[in-house]
Amino acid sequence: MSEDRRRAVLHAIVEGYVSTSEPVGSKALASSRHLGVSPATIRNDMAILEEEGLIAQPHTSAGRIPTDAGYRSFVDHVAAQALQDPHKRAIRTFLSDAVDLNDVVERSVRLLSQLTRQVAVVQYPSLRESAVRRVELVRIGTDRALVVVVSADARVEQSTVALGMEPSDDEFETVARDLNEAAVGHTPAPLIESLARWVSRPGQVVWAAGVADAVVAAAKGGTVRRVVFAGTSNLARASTDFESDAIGPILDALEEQVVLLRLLHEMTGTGQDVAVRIGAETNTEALARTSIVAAGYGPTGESSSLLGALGPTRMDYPGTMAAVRAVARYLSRVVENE
Amino acid sequence: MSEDRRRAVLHAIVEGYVSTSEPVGSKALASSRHLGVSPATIRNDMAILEEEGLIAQPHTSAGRIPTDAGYRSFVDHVAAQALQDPHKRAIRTFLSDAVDLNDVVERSVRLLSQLTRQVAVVQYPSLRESAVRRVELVRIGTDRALVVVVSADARVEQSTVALGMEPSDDEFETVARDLNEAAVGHTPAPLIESLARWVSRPGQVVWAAGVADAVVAAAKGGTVRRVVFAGTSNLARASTDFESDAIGPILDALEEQVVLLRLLHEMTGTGQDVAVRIGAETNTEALARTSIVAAGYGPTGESSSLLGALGPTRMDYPGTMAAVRAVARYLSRVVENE
DNA sequence: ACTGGCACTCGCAGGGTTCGAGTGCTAATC
DNA sequence: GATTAGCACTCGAACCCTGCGAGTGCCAGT
Repeated sequence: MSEDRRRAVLHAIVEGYVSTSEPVGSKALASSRHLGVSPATIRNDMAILEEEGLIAQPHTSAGRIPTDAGYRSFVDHVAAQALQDPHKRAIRTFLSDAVDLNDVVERSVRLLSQLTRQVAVVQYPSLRESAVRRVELVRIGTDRALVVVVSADARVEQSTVALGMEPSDDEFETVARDLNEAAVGHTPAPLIESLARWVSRPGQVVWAAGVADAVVAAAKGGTVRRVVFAGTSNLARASTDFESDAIGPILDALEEQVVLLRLLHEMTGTGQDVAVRIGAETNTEALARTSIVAAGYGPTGESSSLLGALGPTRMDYPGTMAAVRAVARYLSRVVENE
Repeated sequence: MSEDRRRAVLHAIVEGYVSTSEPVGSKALASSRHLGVSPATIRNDMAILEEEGLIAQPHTSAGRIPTDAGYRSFVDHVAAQALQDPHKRAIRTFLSDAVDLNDVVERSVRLLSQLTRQVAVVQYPSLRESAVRRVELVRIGTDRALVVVVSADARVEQSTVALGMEPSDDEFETVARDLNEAAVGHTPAPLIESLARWVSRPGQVVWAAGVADAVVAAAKGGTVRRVVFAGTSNLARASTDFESDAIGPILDALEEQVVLLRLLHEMTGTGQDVAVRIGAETNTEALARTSIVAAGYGPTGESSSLLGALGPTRMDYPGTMAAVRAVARYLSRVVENE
């Protein structure tokens, strides 16, 4: 049965091309790899693989390189790989002495970019619903206020609201006290009702509505889901994989959080632990020649946020997948305890 | 007096090279520019300029390009330029509807990168000393606590501390209440004393010291001074100015906040409104072929933080300086009111 | 002090050639 | 029928050579 060998040939081509970044020919394959067949046989297989659209040759007198479909087939059939021990240790030491959530995310993204030697991307964790612990109302200037919401799970969200008028200091303090009474101890659902009642109290100040909205928004999950990244210099390092003018758009796409968020969002819920998008599968022009390896993380049961690595389609998929999987797992544990 | 003309020649060379990115020759200079002299005269001037180290020729049969010293002389003698009107409007609209401090900084850095078409860098504003308005102590797990300090100027700082033991809930609440009494209303200087007294009270819990330290640190200016940047794709766009492998180190230096912070720090207090570091003046290997244009901003009187643009030495200095100056000015105004 | 003229230098672009890796095909072999 | 050896063929990369022209430095003249 030549089916199996064809797959072996494909895998050998992928691995060879990934490690040397040069098209691989039948002869080199036959000698360096331990497939026990001659170059001619491999050539026949290659012809079939090419017909199936899994490999291509850049020009007539060159070896073959995998197409996006080729990488896809490779990724789908390769066995999950274990992470190297030193890397495991690196993860533990790196993440263990983080001081707060920001620090955890910051460290994770750097760590992941080092392990994968790609651009690492980490989405801020969305924490579960939790009760409001305290609301702090601070006056800014004369007609604006800062709303700080501290939730029971140790999250702090803040935003400013325009009051639309200039209340007296006494009035301001009273409202702040009342607001706390109405808000503290509630999880978002009852909080909304409780604050609605508070706003419609007889004699309530007109600017209460704005403040209440801000509190609810902050309690609900707060600010927009943000994404941080690191290791962009790895793109420059891999410049042989990109036309010289392809790096700019990639950098733009990274800063343009929106694109990334949409893409990561699309990748959730595929069921597997690690999801991979290859080349054109990203559905993003700027990322047509890049691949993304992503995994969900979060408290046990729900993997509510994503993290991943982005690099040229010519990347070490097994290694990257292992690193992403491992960091996601450790990060889940950290978020769990936080 | 040929002194003046020589300077004019230098400026013409700089401007020509910046706009075309090709070495400029005596002939082109004489015809396109309105210096009323012949190419031969210009050549003589060029010979002198070259002797002074202000210009150089990449190879014998090519025109001249400015050296770092040449750019320096140009920058030092060029008059401040006004910002174009559409740009002025852009600044106003862009910054006016920011919702909080994060948003202001985020918008500023994007704006600046668009205006200058360079990489923009903004340091988070350090606000003035102000009194502690409230300290929130939230328990995390059993043996850690989150410390949130809200200051009178509407800043929120947080950090976590390990308690080293597991106090009872009652004890925890009591300490939290006492801590507030001891801390609220104090600016950093008296705060330190007040908390020291608090820590050494008879019967005080042992973990009070750790908490007090965290509060002081938060009140003092809080977390480390951070730097955000945007527009890195402009580096790729300007790839003609860099050897292909020079972009990686630059990206690294940007992510490596430390380097940037040191550099920006060195640039403060030069007296002028806009400071410029050209090429090797950055004292940073990775940035040897880049220039930085920076300006301080902050509440009136003190310009406590910095922002700037970073790009290839071959950049439009007058335009960049104007944009940096303008954004710094507007941002100062915003921070003032915040 | 400036200018016109002139000989000189040297990088760059274009064209031609060689070299060799890699292929596809066909006929022989297991 | 699958595999292999052999062979003619293709075509890009590298190299060399050459001519062109931009730009220069210098010198004599104004």
